[in-house]
Amino acid sequence: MKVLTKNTDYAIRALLALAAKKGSYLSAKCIATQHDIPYQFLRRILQEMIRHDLIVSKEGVQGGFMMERDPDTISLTQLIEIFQGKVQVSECMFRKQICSNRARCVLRHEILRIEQLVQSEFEKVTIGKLHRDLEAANQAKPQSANIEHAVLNP
Amino acid sequence: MKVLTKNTDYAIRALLALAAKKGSYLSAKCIATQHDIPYQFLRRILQEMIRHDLIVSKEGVQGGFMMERDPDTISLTQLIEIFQGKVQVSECMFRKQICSNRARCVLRHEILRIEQLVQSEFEKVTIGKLHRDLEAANQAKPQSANIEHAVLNP
DNA sequence: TAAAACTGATACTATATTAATACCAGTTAA
DNA sequence: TTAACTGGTATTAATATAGTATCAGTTTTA
Repeated sequence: MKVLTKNTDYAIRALLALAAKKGSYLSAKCIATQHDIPYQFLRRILQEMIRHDLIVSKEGVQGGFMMERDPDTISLTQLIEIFQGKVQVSECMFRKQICSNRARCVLRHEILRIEQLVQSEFEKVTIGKLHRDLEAANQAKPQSANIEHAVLNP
Repeated sequence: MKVLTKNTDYAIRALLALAAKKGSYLSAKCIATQHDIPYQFLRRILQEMIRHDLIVSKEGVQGGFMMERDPDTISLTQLIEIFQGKVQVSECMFRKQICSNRARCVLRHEILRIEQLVQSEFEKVTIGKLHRDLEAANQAKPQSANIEHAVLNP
């Protein structure tokens, strides 16, 4: 059971890259190269994020993508919803004709509870938080930090 | 993002049916018909559960499947793991060559935390619990309860 | 003792989702 | 005006999920 698919994964990486260079434009090519993400795949992901107003872009030479929003307003919940659809359990266990009142489905009830718990946890994990954690990790271990730093802030 | 796939879903339904008839054998055909599960698909699921010692079987006429274990010892965590694989987040965000020490991956760290939370919640949801909840629901609403009862205990 | 009702095991097909690629049109800076 | 970009979209490949089919063997029962 995979929690994050590739596109969500790549989206997070790209956003972290943009958060690290906040205020300036980073090209898709640059992000793809630095983070080892398939270029065309990344471009579609970036466009999807533009459609959802997570980032902005500038066309032409010296163009690229930029993060305008406060990174703390971008959560994993949002990203998962965009790239993997709303978290859903399964159809009602006891089929419509038997259990027409879905609320009574016992399993559904249990899972909805867990679902909400997960949602609220993912909600807390924002790009801003991840970015700060990453910075902190880099501070802590300087030598490999340099490598990470070089990659994230090329 | 689907939490439960069909086979996990069907497995749960089958186990609830077996829990309701604990101590006697129920044939795959019977379970399939009553719960609207594709017969051959269900058979594979039942066999998988035998391999994992969740249920036992008896061959031949009057044979079928039976639950020997305490239904409270069968959790959603187990079922999900059997049919959907271990819950895993994604590969390390920052690739092996960059972040050789996986523990330092910030996202991974966050997600592992959530992962454990989810695991422990799913762990609490056992077939025994679902079965009791179902019984209780049937008590509460007798008329549709009859239908459900008829299906679960044909 | 043979037929019917079962499971064991496995090979196969269909469908959906995920992942990745390719291409063309348009924009902008140097 | 050309090179470095994004916008948009069509296409293919790979993988996971869902469902079907078949044959062999076991057990009850008539």
